[in-house]
Amino acid sequence: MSLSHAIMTALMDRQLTGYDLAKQFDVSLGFFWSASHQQIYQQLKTLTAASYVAVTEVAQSGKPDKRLYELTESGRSELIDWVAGETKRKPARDDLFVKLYNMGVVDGALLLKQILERQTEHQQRLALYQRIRERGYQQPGKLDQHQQGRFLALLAGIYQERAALQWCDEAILLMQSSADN
Amino acid sequence: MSLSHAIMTALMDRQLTGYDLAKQFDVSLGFFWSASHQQIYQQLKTLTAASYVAVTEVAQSGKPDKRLYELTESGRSELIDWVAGETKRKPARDDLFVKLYNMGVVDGALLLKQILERQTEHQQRLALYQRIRERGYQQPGKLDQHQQGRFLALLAGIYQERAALQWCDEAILLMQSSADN
DNA sequence: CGGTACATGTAATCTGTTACATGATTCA
DNA sequence: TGAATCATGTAACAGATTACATGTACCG
Repeated sequence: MSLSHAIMTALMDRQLTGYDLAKQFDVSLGFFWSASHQQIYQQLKTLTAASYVAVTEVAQSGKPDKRLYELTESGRSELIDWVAGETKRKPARDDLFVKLYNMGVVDGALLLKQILERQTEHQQRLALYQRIRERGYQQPGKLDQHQQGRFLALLAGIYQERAALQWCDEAILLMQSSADN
Repeated sequence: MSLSHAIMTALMDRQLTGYDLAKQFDVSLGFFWSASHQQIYQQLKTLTAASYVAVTEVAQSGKPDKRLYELTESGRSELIDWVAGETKRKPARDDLFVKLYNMGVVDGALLLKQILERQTEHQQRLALYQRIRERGYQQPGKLDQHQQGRFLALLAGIYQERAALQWCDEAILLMQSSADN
């Protein structure tokens, strides 16, 4: 039940509609936990049934009516228990690494191409993270605790992307040098 | 259908039983894609039905009979198509980062404790990867293509763990310094 | 006598993805 | 007129986790 906790986390700050959540919950939380709108609407139903969230229907003119969700007291305490509980680390499960095991059977150029694509993605993502950092998170020592948490998540993203880019560089170098032979 | 491709990848090299696969497919592939024995047996059934793998029942004395799986020609070509196809990157989905967003609401010490536990896990994992590297993958330029792929996967693991450890250091520093105030 | 290794499964449930479905308003 | 934004859903299927279930042989 972890998407539900991500949703509840987003609802800690403010009330949101399913639509808002679907567009990445919150600009930054979405980087670490995304989900499709279908899944979010289903979870919201489950969470409502469990009374962890409450809905208010809001009629709008010119736009479709919407359902605003907010965290209940029991949702809040459930969330706090979850945060306090153990965190299991699960394997990353990246197709690309599985594909690498097939090098030698499959044309190396095919994999090189995919690594080059990956490299571009990581560069873009890193640039985005760094823009966010510059805008709101200089001087991490002066942030309040709530913002510090967000900063640390962002920092983890930055380190991950940097590591991925380093790896891409090395992989490309090695693959190109052996293709030359 | 990606666990099935991981299974097929392991079967590229040699025939295996479900039991073998369950204990990490192959010492190293398991680091990047693990699965429980239940899931593996189910997938093997599906793969057999699709004729991507073939079974041979092997009677054993003293041990339970076993079923040896091997990749068929059509499985092999399916796998090759998959490798050549696009690789989508999916969000990492790590609970810990979602939990960080609740800093300030939840006692910071709780999260610090979890980060310290993570740090130990990453240290152990990194040490393991480095042992593997020293044993079989010095001089990456001299490896054949097949082994180069494995080396690159391992290297990705090493970079990931290093990045995670760097992050842990920074996070611990920041959290301890603000707890002191 | 108890634990570990070997060996294979079913069933229930939960999570996630893909496809399908609708409908108004605003902007170019 | 057509695309984008706002807004919410159902249904089918695929993938993953947890619980339940069985049985031998070997080592200490």
